[in-house]
Amino acid sequence: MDKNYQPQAIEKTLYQQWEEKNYFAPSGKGESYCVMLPPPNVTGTLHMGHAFQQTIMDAIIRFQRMQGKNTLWQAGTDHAGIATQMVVERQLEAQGQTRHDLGREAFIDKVWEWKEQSGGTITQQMRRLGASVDWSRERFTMDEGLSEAVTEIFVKLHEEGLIYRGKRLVNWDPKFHTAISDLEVENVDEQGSLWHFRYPLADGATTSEGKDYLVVATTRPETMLGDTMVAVNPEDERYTNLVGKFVELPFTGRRIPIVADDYVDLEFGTGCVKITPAHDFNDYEVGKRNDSKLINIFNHSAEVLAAGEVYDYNGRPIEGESAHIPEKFAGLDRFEARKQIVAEFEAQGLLEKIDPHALKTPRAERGATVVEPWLTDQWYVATKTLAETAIKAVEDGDIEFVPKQWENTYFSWMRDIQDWCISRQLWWGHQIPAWYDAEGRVYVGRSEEEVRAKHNLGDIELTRDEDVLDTWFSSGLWTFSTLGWPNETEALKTFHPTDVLVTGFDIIFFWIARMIMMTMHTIKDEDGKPQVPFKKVYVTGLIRDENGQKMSKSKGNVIDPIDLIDGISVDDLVAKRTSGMMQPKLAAKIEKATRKAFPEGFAASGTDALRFTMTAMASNGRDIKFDVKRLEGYRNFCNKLWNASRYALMNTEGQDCGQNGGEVELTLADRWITSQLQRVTEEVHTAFNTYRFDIASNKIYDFVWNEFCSWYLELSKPVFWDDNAPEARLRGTRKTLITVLESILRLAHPIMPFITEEIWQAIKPLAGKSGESIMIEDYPTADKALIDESAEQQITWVKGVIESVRNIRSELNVSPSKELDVILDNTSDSDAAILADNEAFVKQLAKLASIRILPAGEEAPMASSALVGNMKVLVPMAGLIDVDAEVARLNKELGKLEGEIKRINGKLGNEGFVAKAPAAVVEKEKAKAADLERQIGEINSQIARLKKI
RNA sequence: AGGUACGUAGCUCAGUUGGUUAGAGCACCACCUUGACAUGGUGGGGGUCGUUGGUUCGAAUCCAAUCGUACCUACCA
Repeated sequence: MDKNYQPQAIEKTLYQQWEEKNYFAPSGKGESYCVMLPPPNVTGTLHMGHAFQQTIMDAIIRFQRMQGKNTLWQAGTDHAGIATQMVVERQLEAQGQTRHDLGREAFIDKVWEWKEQSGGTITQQMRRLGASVDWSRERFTMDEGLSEAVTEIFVKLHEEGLIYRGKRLVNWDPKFHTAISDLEVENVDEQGSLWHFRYPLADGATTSEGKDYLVVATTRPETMLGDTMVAVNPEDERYTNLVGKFVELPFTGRRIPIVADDYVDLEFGTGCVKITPAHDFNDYEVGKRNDSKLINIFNHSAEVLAAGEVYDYNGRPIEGESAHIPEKFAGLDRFEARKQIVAEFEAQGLLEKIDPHALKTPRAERGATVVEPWLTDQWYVATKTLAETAIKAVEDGDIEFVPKQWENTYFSWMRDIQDWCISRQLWWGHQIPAWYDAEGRVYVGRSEEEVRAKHNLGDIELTRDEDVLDTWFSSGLWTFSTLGWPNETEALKTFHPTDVLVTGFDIIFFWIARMIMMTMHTIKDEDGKPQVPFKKVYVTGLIRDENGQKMSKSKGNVIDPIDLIDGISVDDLVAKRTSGMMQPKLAAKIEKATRKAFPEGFAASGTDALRFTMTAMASNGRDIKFDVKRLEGYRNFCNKLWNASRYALMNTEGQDCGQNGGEVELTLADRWITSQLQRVTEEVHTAFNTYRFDIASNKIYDFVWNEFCSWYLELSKPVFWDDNAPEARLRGTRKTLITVLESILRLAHPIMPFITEEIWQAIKPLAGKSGESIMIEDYPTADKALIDESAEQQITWVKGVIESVRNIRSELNVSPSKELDVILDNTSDSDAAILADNEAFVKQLAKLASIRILPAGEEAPMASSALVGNMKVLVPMAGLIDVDAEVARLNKELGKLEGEIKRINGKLGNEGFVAKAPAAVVEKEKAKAADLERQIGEINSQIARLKKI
């Protein structure tokens, strides 16, 4: 083994070996355990969130696999409809083409080309992370089997009346010309204006103040062309007399009614609201309640129509009716129309005022276009009944969220769920299996043939619906479609319901909730009970940058996990963060921030260190401010483990490690570390089983570094370096050293797969192991019989003596290389016995020339002293210790103890405490007080003695 | 506006059902190139647990209020 740990030298080859040997596939034996990978975007790249979640999934899967479960980690990718289509369209744009130039088929071919070209990136990156997914089962939402599942579900739900088509107001992206779901809309705080317009009253009516107009306020002046009424609150005395009367809607020649509706807030603005049912979700509802028509004034690019289209609330055009739009506005983009319309109001003296106004603008997540509520024909999933089952599953505990509080988020959304708009006006995706005849009648089926046959259509002309389904529709089927549904496969029987889903809270609605609904409706037990897609949902926090900001390309604060693994220079990092930016202006700022935060770039830390950092930070679903310092610390930990292993190897290789019989003598240290190993093993099990990966990591860290390395390895040295040590003792120490190390490796393997495998391969014969790989070895289990409390107590004594001497040495500036003679005073038989057994340990670790017990009758020399229990550890002062320094040291110690006793005496002096606290607690405090008093007494008399000199 | 988290050492974070001297890593100070490791060792300093009340014999922990931060949902004509 190399002197230093070099992850890059080991990781890639180990992964290849695992993959070649097919260790990732289910073993086919044992209880099944399944984790579904949330499918990343096929053309995407790995980001920190993936690294975090995949580390956790891999740790879970490896932990379960090593426990003999038949484990499947199902991998795959998602076609990411709009995102992928956008990328390809942008490429075309660069060549001066649009998708329409190519036509649908050729365009889709292009997308597939792009998928082939860049689709492998993320799966290759997952391999770098060590993800033990079964690649042989990798799926893609657009592949044949999954597409079949999508069609099947669509047809089934349609037959059941749970999928329907309707003309409704949807969130429309006027740039990409597609509907998007309300979840895909981001409401952004923006500064806008509130325009106050005068709408003249018709028929000579006047307000109570005698004005012949009403003032309405709006943030979207352009929509006035589609106004169908003005609403006031029924309680609003200012306007009661006007309800039922009309206003003359400017520019349009329309008279529109004044209606009363609770929706209107008396306090806000003027109390009069213009109602545009075809361009606002609230107005849509108000209009519906008040028998309004709908007037659409925009085309699909949100440009003003030549004449408004009039519909009824069934979505049918009203014969012969259209709404007048002045020619000067026709064809204008909505924002240009806004300017012109405001100008026109002003010109006609109808502009009352313009107030600045803070509002939330609905923007499409991608492209940031302002979303336009628009009246279109779309397909919907009726979610009410699906949601009821899905809610119950969580209420009944069939599905549990970790941490639990996310269940509230889930419930609050599910209990107020809206029908799900599933059609998208895109080309990339699953085309909707619906056909129309010349009269516009719709037929749904698995294929055109099936539709024709089923409805006896003969060979009349049919055209297929051009739209595709929302990507989340196909990912909503993920847990069962990937296992082979609609076929009744063995995999489906074995692995469904799956065990745990690991994902971010940001897709609870998008994905988790929909997956639960779709799955429970589709997959049933033999007795007809709906199957849940997974039993647990482990919700992770978000990985944020060093300032707690979300990482995003546009902010230039993204960290590529691969760069942490391989390292990157600051120049390359800056180049990466500033390339291909939407706003090149920001480049200088990003460069400055990057150079300040990471002046040296990132050192290569290796996958294991990164994974360890991820798990160590994974407490209770909290967001993680990623701290490179933490990563460095865990890289050092890897190095520590590496070097401890080198030490073990140096002392065992080619030697008898007691695996083949032979007498074995176990030292106190051997019994102690073995005992501690059982405890840590138990704790790690509990931590994994309760999804506390941070606890698991920290327990392993602490055991390896602070017990195994700091104490056990040091305690093994006196044995190995003792030329006179009996063979049985050497054999016992070698055996303990190597078996504890081997257990540590297995214990840590789910978190740090590479380093543990590399070391394990080097030491396995010494530990009597012959398996091919650590990843298919058994996970350690705790053996309670090996817990040795007596050894633990004795080690506490040994450590106590050693630490006392070290403290004296350091505080009194005695050189670490100076060998000391130490005397123990006031010893018990037990002290003497422990010393007799462990003298070599104490002498070695405290660097002593000698240690002896003060014989009865012998006067203790002047010495620096410390207490271990009742026993005094004396370091004689002759020639090396200065009295003032020792007095100072003792006073410091005294100060601590006095602070403590004061606190305890305060408690004990409190009648309430003595009377009401549990007796055991009171006793404990009393015992503590007595012990402290004794120590204080000892120290005081020691100080008095010193002062006499 | 409603909701959910969070606020603990200079920094990043732990702290189970109220009872330990409130912990870890990094950073800091001093000493140490000892035969696994300077990506190291030894010793040490550092926190009135956001604030204010309350419940309790006892509060980082429970309750209320308050300030601050983040996110979510809804609304904003």
